[in-house]
Amino acid sequence: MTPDPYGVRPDSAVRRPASIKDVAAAAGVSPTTVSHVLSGNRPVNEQTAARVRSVVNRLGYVPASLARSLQAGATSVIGLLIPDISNTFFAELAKGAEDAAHDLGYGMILCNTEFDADREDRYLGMIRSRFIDGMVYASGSPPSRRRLEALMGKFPIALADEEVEGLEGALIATADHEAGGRLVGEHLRQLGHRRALMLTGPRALKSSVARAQGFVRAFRGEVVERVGDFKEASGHRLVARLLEEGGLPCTAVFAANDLMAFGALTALTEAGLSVPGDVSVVGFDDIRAASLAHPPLTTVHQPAYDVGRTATAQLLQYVSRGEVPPASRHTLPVELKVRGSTAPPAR
Amino acid sequence: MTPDPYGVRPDSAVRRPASIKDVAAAAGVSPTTVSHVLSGNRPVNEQTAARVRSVVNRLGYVPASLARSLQAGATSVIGLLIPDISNTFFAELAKGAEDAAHDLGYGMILCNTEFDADREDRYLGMIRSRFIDGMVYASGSPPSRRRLEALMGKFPIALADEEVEGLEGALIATADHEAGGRLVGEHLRQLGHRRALMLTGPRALKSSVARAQGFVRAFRGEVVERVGDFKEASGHRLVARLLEEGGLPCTAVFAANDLMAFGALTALTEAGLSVPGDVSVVGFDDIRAASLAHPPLTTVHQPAYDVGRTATAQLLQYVSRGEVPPASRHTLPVELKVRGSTAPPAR
DNA sequence: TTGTAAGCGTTATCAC
DNA sequence: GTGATAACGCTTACAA
Repeated sequence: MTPDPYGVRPDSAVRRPASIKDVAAAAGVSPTTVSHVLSGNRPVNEQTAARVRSVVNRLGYVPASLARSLQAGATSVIGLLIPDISNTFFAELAKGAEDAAHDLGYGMILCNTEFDADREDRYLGMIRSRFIDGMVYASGSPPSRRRLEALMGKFPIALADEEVEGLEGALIATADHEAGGRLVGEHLRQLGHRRALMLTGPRALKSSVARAQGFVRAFRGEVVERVGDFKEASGHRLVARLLEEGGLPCTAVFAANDLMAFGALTALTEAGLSVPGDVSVVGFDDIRAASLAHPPLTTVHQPAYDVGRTATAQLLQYVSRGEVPPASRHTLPVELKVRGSTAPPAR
Repeated sequence: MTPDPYGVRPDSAVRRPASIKDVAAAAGVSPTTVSHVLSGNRPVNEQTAARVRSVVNRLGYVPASLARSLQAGATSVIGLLIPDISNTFFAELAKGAEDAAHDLGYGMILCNTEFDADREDRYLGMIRSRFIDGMVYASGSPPSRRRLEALMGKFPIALADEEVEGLEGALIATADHEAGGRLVGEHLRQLGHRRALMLTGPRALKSSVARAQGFVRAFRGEVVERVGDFKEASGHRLVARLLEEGGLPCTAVFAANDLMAFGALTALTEAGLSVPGDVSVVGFDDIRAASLAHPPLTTVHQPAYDVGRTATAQLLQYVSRGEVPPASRHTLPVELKVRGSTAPPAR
């Protein structure tokens, strides 16, 4: 077999995938023309174009997006940084983000941090090394402000779900946590409750504080607060402890998320109390299990999908023009889902 | 201000991020040396190295990973193709995949298809355009064999969770669906059940068929089969129809996934039947809601995380060496979780 | 110990 | 309507 001076063989015996040069050589045109046939960026003689296309098919040529990106100075890929994709809230958020990215022809790298700072650092590094064009940041915990500070304003970042203290000048999409708390307060008040136990999330989270504030404001009754950590176990522990210490000081429990509400529910049931007969319970988030539980949980529906979608769409609006997004806030409405876990207080 | 012949300014007024040339010029060395200082690929004089490092810091230089990838011929990014990230099964699988990718320094693009063929095509295109080094494929529905065929064997792909008919020569990690069905069959038989209703998934899915086969084989009683689609509504519909048509022909229901089991549960409750008093119900998957439901659902725990992790780790083992993975099967063990929805049949 | 130059595979600019 | 050539920003022979 004679050597192949151009490194091009027509059959599939070639290991290296065909490049634009291979196509050009085989079609007897320049790489420039091949490029334009494929991109339509300038008119090409129909005969030439047809010939090029046929070679493209024969060689199975697909442009290397890497080279394209290098030339373009952008990758059409963004990152989504979240703490835990197996948490349904973040999964919904991710779905919204992915949809928005897909709509604009962007890919999305899943940056699951497991609350690990090193891991978060590594992923944020992708933006510095310009492998991604931007980042949707939903850390879900009091975020590492220092790390973000270095990036925001210089790189395209959008905050989703959770604000970052001290980073007011940001693009952010979040649910209306305060209104959610208020809806619960009004609901319980209307049912006739006057004394409630509020299980909050970590104090460092603005969303957590907002939920509690909205609730206290609208409930206008006596509220005992206990600080949890958004995990089922903490809801269980806090309620169980109060029961041991001489009974619940209230007729209703508002947990700042569904997981803690489930923990509370279990603790109450274990103590022989019935829900909502003896105590009403309300959650926040409306995760899938909420409607499936027994009794079905009254809770605040968070538009997780929309939060992800909005943050991403906003981010891309600027990224696609090569701009760093300005400060801008999008507060999304929440909805109270009244189910079986709330009722008027026992007399 | 005098013009800057190298296009380099020490302050942050420069728009364009610093390149390796900028660093080299500012440090008075060649780009080669800068490269080697950073990569450690060849010894560099300590003084020179220190000078380079200081310039790197001052300019905030971060190597463009794009250029690096182009040169290396690989991106250190893979794709994970799934139908629906908001489904907890795939979210868990994604978590496992992400963990495995992260461990080996790979990034992962989330390819959420929503069962949409065009979307799947677009994402598979990333592998042809070599933007990703490989793909973990978990389509969750009878996959588009023709599309995959064109890729498998030529590109690095691993199948997760679901086999693809006709593509036996693949790298695949899957749960032991057949054993899961068997465990349920044995469990119900031991409880004393002799007549069961089996709600299967789509016939085209091998996993679905395997679950049913395992069950029928181990149950050794009378089994009525109805075909569903893995959605809650179909479980509800199938059971409700049988109830209307004159009652259930059985004392136990085995649904091929938890969602359908919940649908069945609801239909039974609506008809005034108690679970497990009148009818036992078993699911498959062990999604989060399973243990939270009332009654807690007896179900088969699928190692979704491990499926994702295993498939990805296997894929990367070959990808990282630039090889296309060989045919190889990894069957992961499942576990029966006996909860409150099963009991001996009423006499 | 260091530098020069040739790639990697595109697209943009400019010229014909 | 088409083509040379120079970028994009890096790594790596090959040379000194």
